[in-house]
This record gives sequence, C-alpha cells and structure tokens, in this order.
Amino acid sequence: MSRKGITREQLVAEAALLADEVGLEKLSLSVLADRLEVRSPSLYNHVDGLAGLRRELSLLAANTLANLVAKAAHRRKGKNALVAMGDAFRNLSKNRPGLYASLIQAPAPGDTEMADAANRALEPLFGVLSELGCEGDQAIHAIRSLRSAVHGFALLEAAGGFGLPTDLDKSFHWMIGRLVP
Amino acid sequence: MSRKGITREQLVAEAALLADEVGLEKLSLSVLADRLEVRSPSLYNHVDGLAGLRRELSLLAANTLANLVAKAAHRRKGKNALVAMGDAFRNLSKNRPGLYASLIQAPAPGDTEMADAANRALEPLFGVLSELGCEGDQAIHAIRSLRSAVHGFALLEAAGGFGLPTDLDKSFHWMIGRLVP
DNA sequence: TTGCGAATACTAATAGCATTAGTTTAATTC
DNA sequence: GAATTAAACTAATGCTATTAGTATTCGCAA
Repeated sequence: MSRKGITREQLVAEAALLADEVGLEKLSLSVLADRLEVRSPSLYNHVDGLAGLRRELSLLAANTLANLVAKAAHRRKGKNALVAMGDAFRNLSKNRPGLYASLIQAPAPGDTEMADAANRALEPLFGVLSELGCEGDQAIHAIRSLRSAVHGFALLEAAGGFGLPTDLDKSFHWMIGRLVP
Repeated sequence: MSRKGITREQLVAEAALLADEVGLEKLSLSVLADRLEVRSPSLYNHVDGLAGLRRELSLLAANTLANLVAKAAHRRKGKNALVAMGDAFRNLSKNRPGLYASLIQAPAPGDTEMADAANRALEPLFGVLSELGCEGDQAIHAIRSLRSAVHGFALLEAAGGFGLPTDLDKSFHWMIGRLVP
C-alpha cells in the first residue's frame, strides 16, 4: 500500500478533533484508523496503543491549555487577568470538549512530563496572585480553590449539570471574584 | 445450575464496591459476573446491559450523596452546615471513589428520575442559603459556585491533582467560607 | 543511478468484552 | 402435582485492542 505520510502530531491532532465530535469515551483506535484511512494496527507505528494515544491527548490538552491561559493573562492585571484566565479555561471546555475531557486522567506516578505540562498552565496564576499581594498559605488556598472551582464549573457545564443556561457567565465571574483574596 | 438468588440491589451494590476497588473504567460485566460467581449473560436478567448498570450506579451514587448531605445538614446552621455538607461530599469521593465517579455521567435527556436524585442532594443547600438571607440571583450564583468548587476539589483531590496533601482540609474550608455570601 | 536500511503500511491471528438467541432448571403459583 | 415464570446456563456473533510477521516505499549513501 502507498504511504499516507502520517506524523504523530497529525495523528494526535486528528484524534483530538474526533474526540470533540464523538466524545472521548467513544474514541477508539478503530474509528481513528477509519478517519485516517488506514488499518488500525498501523497506528502502532506512531503511538503506543490506546493507552499511549490517551497520554498524548492529555499532553496536548495540557499544553493547549497552558498556551491559552498564558495568552489570556498577557497584558492583563489583577482580577481582570484572573477572569480572563478562567474564561480561557471554560472556553476550551466548550470549544474542544473531547480534548478538555482528556485533561482529567491522572498522570501516571513518575510521569514528570505530564506533571510539568499541567503545572505550566498554573504558572500565570501564581504571578497574578503574588502581584495582588497574596502570599504563603493564602496563595495556596486561593490557587487550589480557583483550580477546583473553574474545573468543576467547566465539567458541570459540559455535562449539562446546570439547569438553565441563563446568566452562566455572571455566575462564573461571581465565583472567581469571590475567590480572589 | 442452582439459583444464586441475586437481587438487583445486591448486584448494583456489589458493582459499586467493585468500582471502588478497581476503578469505574475497569468495571465490566465480566468482572462483575466473576465476582458474583455467575456467567455474564445472566446479569441481563437484572440489569439492562452495561449501560443499564452504569445508570443504576449513577442513581445509587446520587441517592447515597443526597442522604449523606441531608444527614450532614441536620441540626446544623449557616456556614457550619455548609462546611459539613461539603465534607460529606468530599468524604464520599474519598471513601467510595468508584461510586463517586459514577456521578459524573450526564443524565440522558428526559431522564427525570436521575435529575430528581441529583436535585435532592442540593435541597439542603437551598435551605441553608435562604436561612442566611441569600435569595434571588445571589442564591443562584452561590449554589452554582459551591457545587462547582466542591465537585472540582473532590475530583482534583481524587486524581492526585494537588501536589502536597498538606492542609488540604484548611484549603477546602477556606474555599467554602469564601463562597458563602 | 543503484542498492540498502529504516520506517510505515499491510494481512492474519488471538484474546477479551458485550450482547443476543435459545435452552434448561429451579421456584412459585394455582 | 402441574403449569407458569424467573433466572440461570451454553453457544454464537461482532467489535475492539493487540501482536507477529510480511511487504512496500522512502531517503540516503555509495
């Protein structure tokens, strides 16, 4: 058969798009192979099985998020920056639900690359908080709370957990405003 | 073969325990059948396939949570009640991770039984907030925020998302305190 | 240009899971 | 005690992931 010239990056990117369309749970090597017009065993040349693909997706998600958050924080200050970062988070979950969902899986113990990528998305948060004069225990509490709240909000929203979609933006901003010291 | 006398409640309860042990993703009809010392097609007498089992688990989780939250709120007032309810939430995620995880799946559109069960867990929350003089938009924002924050915190904690486990309780209580109006 | 090695695709085969159909057997009911 | 129903079983199908082995194509070096 003629070569398709698939690269790992393309493969993972396509898998992410597919996950957005059909849901991360329904993403299988079979459907990905169909999409790429290839037989499923061929995927093993690029990725270490389904588990490997999932890890690549997590990595892509973490890096994508880190970039969006950094861009959102750029040239903004204080609470404005926090709100923009929160919005970036939430927008990713709305625009790329499959990709966002792959953030959830816990990194394997000792997987520093994965842990690093996740931490990179949090760095701007540290910056803004210290700029707001928030240090020590306060900063730790605030970061944990903001992460939890934003993540939980995005998940509940994606799962249709909120009854009415009215004023969801207001609620989200109210929440963030409450959690900055 | 002699009958095993399995009831649907037992089956679902056992499935929940199994999910706690091996993780919800790894819970299959096969392993459940092994645990119950039965062949997997026999499970179809009690439950509508894997999808049906998952729905039953979600229902059990929602009801369990509703009971725990109601008990936590009992005879408590104001912020004390909110903290106790939050703790109940978080404890469930720690003690029954598999069961807790099955809360996440979105209810099928039109599945009122599932939606009702989920709402029942939130009722005490409404009570406490109105008792705190929180009404209208404020109440809506607060409820959404508290749900998001508590849920997000429980998930991140379960996934090992927080680096150090030190003072996690303090952070959790700090967060709740911030979100009550 | 030719030839060689590595990368990438393929086919074939295996194993596990969910699911359906049809059968048997035990319990319940009349 | 006979008939009905419920709950177990076996057998078979189809889908997925995965491995092994094979062939083809691309890039590079002689």
